[in-house]
Amino acid sequence: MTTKKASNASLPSERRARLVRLAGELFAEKGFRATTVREIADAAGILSGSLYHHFDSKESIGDEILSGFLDEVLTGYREAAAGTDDPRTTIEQFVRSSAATLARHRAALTMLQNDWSHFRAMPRFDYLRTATREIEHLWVDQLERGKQSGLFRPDLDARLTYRLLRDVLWIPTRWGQSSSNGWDTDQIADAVLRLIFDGIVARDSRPAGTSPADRQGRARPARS
Amino acid sequence: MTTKKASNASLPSERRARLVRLAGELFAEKGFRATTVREIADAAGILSGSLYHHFDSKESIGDEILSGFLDEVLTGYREAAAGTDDPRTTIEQFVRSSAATLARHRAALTMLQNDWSHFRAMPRFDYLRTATREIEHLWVDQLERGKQSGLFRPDLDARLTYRLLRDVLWIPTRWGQSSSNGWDTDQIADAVLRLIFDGIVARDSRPAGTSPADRQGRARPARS
Amino acid sequence: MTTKKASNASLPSERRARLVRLAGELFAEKGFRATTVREIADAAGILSGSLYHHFDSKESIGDEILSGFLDEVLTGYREAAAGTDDPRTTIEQFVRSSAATLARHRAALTMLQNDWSHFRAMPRFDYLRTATREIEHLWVDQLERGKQSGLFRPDLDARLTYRLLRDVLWIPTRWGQSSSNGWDTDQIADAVLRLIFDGIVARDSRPAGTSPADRQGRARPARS
Amino acid sequence: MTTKKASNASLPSERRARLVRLAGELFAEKGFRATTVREIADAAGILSGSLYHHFDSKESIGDEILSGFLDEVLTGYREAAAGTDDPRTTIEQFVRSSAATLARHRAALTMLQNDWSHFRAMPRFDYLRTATREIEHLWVDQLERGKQSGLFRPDLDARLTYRLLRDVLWIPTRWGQSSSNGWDTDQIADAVLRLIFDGIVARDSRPAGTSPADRQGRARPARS
DNA sequence: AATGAATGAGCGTTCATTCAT
DNA sequence: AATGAATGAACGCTCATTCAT
Repeated sequence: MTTKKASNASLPSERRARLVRLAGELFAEKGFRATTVREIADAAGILSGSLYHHFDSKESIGDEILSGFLDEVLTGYREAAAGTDDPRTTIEQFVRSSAATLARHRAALTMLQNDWSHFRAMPRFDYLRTATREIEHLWVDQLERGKQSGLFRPDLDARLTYRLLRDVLWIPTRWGQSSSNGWDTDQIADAVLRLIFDGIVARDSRPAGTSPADRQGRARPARS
Repeated sequence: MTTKKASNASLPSERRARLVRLAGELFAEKGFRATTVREIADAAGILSGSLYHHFDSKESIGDEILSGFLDEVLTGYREAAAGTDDPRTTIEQFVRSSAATLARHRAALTMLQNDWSHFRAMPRFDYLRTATREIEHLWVDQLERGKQSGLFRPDLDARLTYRLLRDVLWIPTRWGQSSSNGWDTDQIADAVLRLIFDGIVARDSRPAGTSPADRQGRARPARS
Repeated sequence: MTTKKASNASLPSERRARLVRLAGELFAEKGFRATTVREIADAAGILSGSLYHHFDSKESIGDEILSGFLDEVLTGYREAAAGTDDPRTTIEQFVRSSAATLARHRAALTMLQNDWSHFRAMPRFDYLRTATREIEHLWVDQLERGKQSGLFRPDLDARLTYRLLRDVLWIPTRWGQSSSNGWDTDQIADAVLRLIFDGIVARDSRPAGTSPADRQGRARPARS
Repeated sequence: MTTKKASNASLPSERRARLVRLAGELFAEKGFRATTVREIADAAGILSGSLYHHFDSKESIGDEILSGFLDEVLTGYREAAAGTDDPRTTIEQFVRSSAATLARHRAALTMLQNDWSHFRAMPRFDYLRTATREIEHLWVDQLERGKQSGLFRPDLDARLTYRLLRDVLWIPTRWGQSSSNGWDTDQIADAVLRLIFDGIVARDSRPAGTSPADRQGRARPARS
């Protein structure tokens, strides 16, 4: 992954960083393919040809965004996995780490979902598969250990569950489109955690405070 | 939804139906915008211009796919809501109905997720918003009733939960990309139901057999 | 010109005549190139491919219309020229004959004006030049004779005047587009004759009744 | 006319102006619809796509040509109408002004005649109707005043006459197709004026010098 | 006589990219 | 760093025409 980018990457000249950010916002909204370089240039107030002083192609902007995202996700996950032996704690850390990273990398997520078939066909983006495979392994490992320790239901299909959880995590990030939807990052992480740990069914015997999502009700009591 | 079919849609001459199916497969894989009419024609073994004997535009193929999907989803939901007073049963029906419909309409799902910004801008597709609003209302209604009856956790944010559940349901459908991923429609519905009702945490006090997801372990005991 | 048309012309089977008429109406409105065979077929209530049972090409419909028109015009002019020695009478006959013919052949006129560059390039339509040359010769001949006899102004440029008169004659035909414009064939012929013979300036010394256009004022006294 | 220029029209960078001129020549020859953007590009020695660096559509080239023409015509007519109270002088100015303008805007004329049905259907070109209505009003007004003052024949149908005159004026412009037809702008204006004022009939009682067309027969030495 | 399906060339347009200035 | 002009391939679509049924 750690793709060390082209010659002109050496000077992360603020201008360049701004362009990546601008492009990212557009990619997040409409996807990579559906965003034209002209739209990016328009957003930056320059002509489309001028973009090529900063990047050698539209693809390399995508590359930068995707590799930056995956680097950060993996770093967060590795730390979470190394920090404790308790699967539940680790998974909770996965979720919180993801929620934070995703909020800053909405573009990468949209690209992964919308344009996967596009990137997958290109050798340049082989690292996408490498990285997603490592991520899957980290999750599945925790789920299996949770099953063995009796924490998780023994009938859980670890890979199926991982896929479900990963995508569940991604969901709220996509909602950012309609910016003012009323939920912030923490609320969403809580709701997701509560959902995946305990489901939506009420349960009187649930030990109070064990679930981090208990905060949900307090944080925004007026909602419901 | 008021499915607005193109004039020549009245006679679904098998050839035409085949073209819609073929187009749908491509849309499901790469999205609507990213699929070219030449690709669709190639898949059918004809020239791109020949498509226009059957459809008046690429858009109208998309229209047909999307409206067909939403019609079916809504029909299923309305029946589920009318069939019983028990929110849990209704929601379970929502899930099973969705799983079945989605399996037959993967293209619509991809289009809704990948190309939403494209369709939203077009008056022709106004029904997308109408329909999704009704769907949301049906779900939120059941969730609220479940909360009031004590079935669901009182701290549940019904709209947030609906959004989460809807997208959770959509998740496995998207996996179809790598066709042989080993889970069938029932297994997925079960896993999803179990997840959203009970979460992933083991619980000894859980009454055996109440959850339909109990079948998961039996159906594919060799997996893990 | 008298182009004897293709094999299937042998049976002027009313169906065929109807198609030519229908096509003519469309050509008259929008020109030849701008009218599609599909539009013609639609007007006839059949599919576009079915037209080719009656004509071997769109061009041959145009051919039929144009040659029919020119045949009729030339016949009328030859008769007018042969009927009298008086240039003024002959020219008046040219005008009256043209007005009648043009009213029945609006399509040909539009095609000659709109699509001339299209037909001129095709050997098949060489007769257009032959015919227009003969027509020009007939007019110029009368104008020259009128000059010599002192009837017309001696400073008249016969060819320039012919061109002007020919096109003046064509003008009202083109107005047919907005069908109900309130002037009928006779009125128009009268107005044109009055214009070209006497101009628009009032003249007290003008012998009453010499101009055929005297009828104009009587026919529609309420207009002015 | 409220000329609605495209965004990039603000800088008429010589290249752009050259393209409009080139396109105009083609439109004048074959009409707007019948001219392809590839032909325009070929004439300019560039690729068809490159045109879109300068214009956002073929239509907007047409818009520019048409609105430019109508602006100029109206300006000339308004000046002519404001300059004198004598209808004959005004109409003579109309004719001379038109002849000059038309010579520089042959494309517009061809488009108005060949592609009227095309433009009329488009809201963007609503100004065509507004402008032609004003032009008609300006002419009819002069004709009516000429009738009342006894200058023009009392039986003249002003609207019918206007239509005739307008189209008569347009006629010679269309001949430009075969560029070397031997008459220049002034000759044509004179011939037209002489025709519309006095007709083609010789008349001894005609007051010498009243008609500007008197110059036609002579060598035209005094052309100022 | 007509249909229904298709062809193949060409249309107006878009887009990532290049490059002299 | 950026512009302005251009490229070349591809796009969605149209159209006259063909042909088996």
